[in-house]
Amino acid sequence: MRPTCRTCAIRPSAVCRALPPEALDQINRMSHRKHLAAGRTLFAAEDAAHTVATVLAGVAKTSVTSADGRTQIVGLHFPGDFIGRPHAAGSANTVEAATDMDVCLFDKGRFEALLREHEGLSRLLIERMTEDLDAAREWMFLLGHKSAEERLASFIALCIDRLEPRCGVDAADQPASRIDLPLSRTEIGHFLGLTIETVSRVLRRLQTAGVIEIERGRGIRVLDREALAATAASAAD
Amino acid sequence: MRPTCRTCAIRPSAVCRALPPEALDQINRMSHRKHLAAGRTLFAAEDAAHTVATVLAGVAKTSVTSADGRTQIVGLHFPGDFIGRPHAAGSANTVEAATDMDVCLFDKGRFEALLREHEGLSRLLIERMTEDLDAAREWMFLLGHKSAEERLASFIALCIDRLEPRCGVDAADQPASRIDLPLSRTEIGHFLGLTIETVSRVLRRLQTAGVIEIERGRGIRVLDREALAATAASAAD
DNA sequence: TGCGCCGATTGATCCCGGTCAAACCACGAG
DNA sequence: CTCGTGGTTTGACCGGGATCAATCGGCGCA
Repeated sequence: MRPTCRTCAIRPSAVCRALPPEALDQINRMSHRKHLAAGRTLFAAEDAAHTVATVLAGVAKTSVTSADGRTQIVGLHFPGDFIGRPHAAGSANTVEAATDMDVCLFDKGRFEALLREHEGLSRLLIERMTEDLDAAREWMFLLGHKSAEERLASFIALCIDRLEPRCGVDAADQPASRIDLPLSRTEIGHFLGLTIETVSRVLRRLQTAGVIEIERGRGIRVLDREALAATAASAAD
Repeated sequence: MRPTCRTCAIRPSAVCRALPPEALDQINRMSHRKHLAAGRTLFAAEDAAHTVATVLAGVAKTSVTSADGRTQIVGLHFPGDFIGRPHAAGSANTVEAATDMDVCLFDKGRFEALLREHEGLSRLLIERMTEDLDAAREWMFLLGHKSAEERLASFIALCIDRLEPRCGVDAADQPASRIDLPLSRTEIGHFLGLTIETVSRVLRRLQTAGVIEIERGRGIRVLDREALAATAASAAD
């Protein structure tokens, strides 16, 4: 059976939750799901101009690349996150799948119509954009002032926070948790403003310190949450 | 005569322009203007919780400071800009006047009511937040990858762009333009992720290169717009 | 089983910008 | 006029992370 908005697992955490139940069939008809393999482009340069999306599974990245090839990842998008620029033109930034992912796509014009009809959706979108802005600003602090070690710890803490399967219990004091990092070493470098070599070295250093354990590939296990948080801190918040 | 929304000079560039003329008296009654001396706090830590504002004149800065004293300026707010977090809690960031300034204050709850009544205001706010997010992301690129020289050039270009008095003509090919930088050397350092010493040295270097001319205090004159743009680039956009 | 490829790791060296320290320069108060 | 103060400039030195370069390791493929 084709999945619908009524059965959508991430709706409670997506902007769609602002829509009344009776509108679900309507938005179900105007949206469609799509699977993207890691590395595929979600929005190419200018054509965020006519689509918006919600992340169902996997992780996307938004990046800025300069004429001379330098790249900065300026945002990660986790399940439940909204991606798109309603009421705005497309930007030069590109959005790509960092991992294999599923997205739910809307025509931008129709989504804007929904915004007009449902004040609650506007409200929720504004909330989400405020969160995005806060995240961007926290990252500005990281890029402007944190050391390589603090950056890696912050990144891992972020990933744990957004990706670790929640088992109902407050996860703060679970002994160890493991996830797959959603980015390659190169991408981590692009996100943290570091080179791939530094990323590699610092991860090793954190492992030697007993804070994390690096598995083959992208797997990582956090052995000491407190030490990780302490390293990440410098209390950016 | 007390200035009113009807005669407000910056209304065409503020979010208020989304409101119909017949609502002007209403918002005039629910807003009030305030003068702030440079350095004064507009929103202290948590109490962006109950006020929002529009910048009438001068420049404000939003900054993040960590427990150990490191500071990052994460946003500048120029005349016409909107400041505040409707539909969201206050943040740990503080907003202060970088220069002497005038602001127009609204109670947050009342502003949220306006958002509910006027769909166009929501729309314009969303546009503004998109711009803020774009600006933050451009700055992330700057902080992550640009050299000290590129950073200073980008900053000066930004200030020129937002502060230079526009005389109707397209200013791109005016020979030289002068402005007062809205930030002290220390603040520039905090905005660019550099130390005050580096800021000073690089400004000197740009002057020696004939790109700018530094006046006493905060005054600065751009002698070669193209060279400035070229130095700033690395084409972050 | 061997080869080629690509990302990750590790090492050696370099350099930009940070750090420490010392003037310098108005400006205001006594 | 002198002193103090706060922001700025300049110099000497240092170090974290970039750069350059070599090696490794898993995986697909012949």
